[in-house]
Amino acid sequence: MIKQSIEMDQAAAVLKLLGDKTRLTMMRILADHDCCVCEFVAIFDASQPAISQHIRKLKDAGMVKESRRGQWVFYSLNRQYEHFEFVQLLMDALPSQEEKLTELEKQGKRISCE
Amino acid sequence: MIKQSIEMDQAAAVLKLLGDKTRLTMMRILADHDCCVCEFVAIFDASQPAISQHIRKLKDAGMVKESRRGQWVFYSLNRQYEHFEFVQLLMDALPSQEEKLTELEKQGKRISCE
DNA sequence: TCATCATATAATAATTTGCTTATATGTTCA
DNA sequence: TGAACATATAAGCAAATTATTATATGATGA
Repeated sequence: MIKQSIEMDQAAAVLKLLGDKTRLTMMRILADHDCCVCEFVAIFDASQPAISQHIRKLKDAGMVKESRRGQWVFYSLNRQYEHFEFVQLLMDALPSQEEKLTELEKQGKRISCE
Repeated sequence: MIKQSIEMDQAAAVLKLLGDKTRLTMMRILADHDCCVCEFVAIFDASQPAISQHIRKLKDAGMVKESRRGQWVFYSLNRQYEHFEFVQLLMDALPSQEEKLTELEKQGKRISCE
């Protein structure tokens, strides 16, 4: 298994971006499902602009991709991201955030985006 | 292999600390060798207080241990650190910083601490 | 086309970070 | 003991970060 190497400054930049609970959790959720902005807003109980700005940082770095579906904008992991392998390694070390989504569903908020 | 789980907020805190090139490189170096402050100062070409402050953050978090040897203070990874396994995983994904030390040696600066 | 919903962006304010300079602490050795 | 060396700490400042509020953009559907 050849591990693609990452330079220290790039690794530090990745970790800096992920060194925020909201962004880290977003990435962990996206590792399992695409998600739209309004779901993140509900999950994190944060303001819509705050969420939007977190997502933008992830997008600017190339970690996530966006796709509009009608009114909604969905985000997903960008598996072509230069350091995807490194990110993946991290995600694998973190607990699934499945309950966050099931809880949303219980509250009937999941369907707001489907 | 039972992977010890880490909570998201704790993981984010770890990544935040390591999301700095200087601190991340320090940790990667320490993964291979104990190191003293003056060596870090030479390696990073940074001021002594700046280095000292970075180390303190790592120490406050419990990631590194210090041990005084005469005039010098050496630092090493704290393998009892609660999230050592997580840190180790990261370090394994990063390139060795061996050349930083061999370069020091070439400059005759390594011995300043022995 | 207009009202509504979902999202992005801009401006600003509060907080945090990381450096610098100055100084304190602790050790060694003449 | 005092000078020199290694390191830590404190204070102050500039830059970066993150949230808030207000507003713009873009899509939908009556």
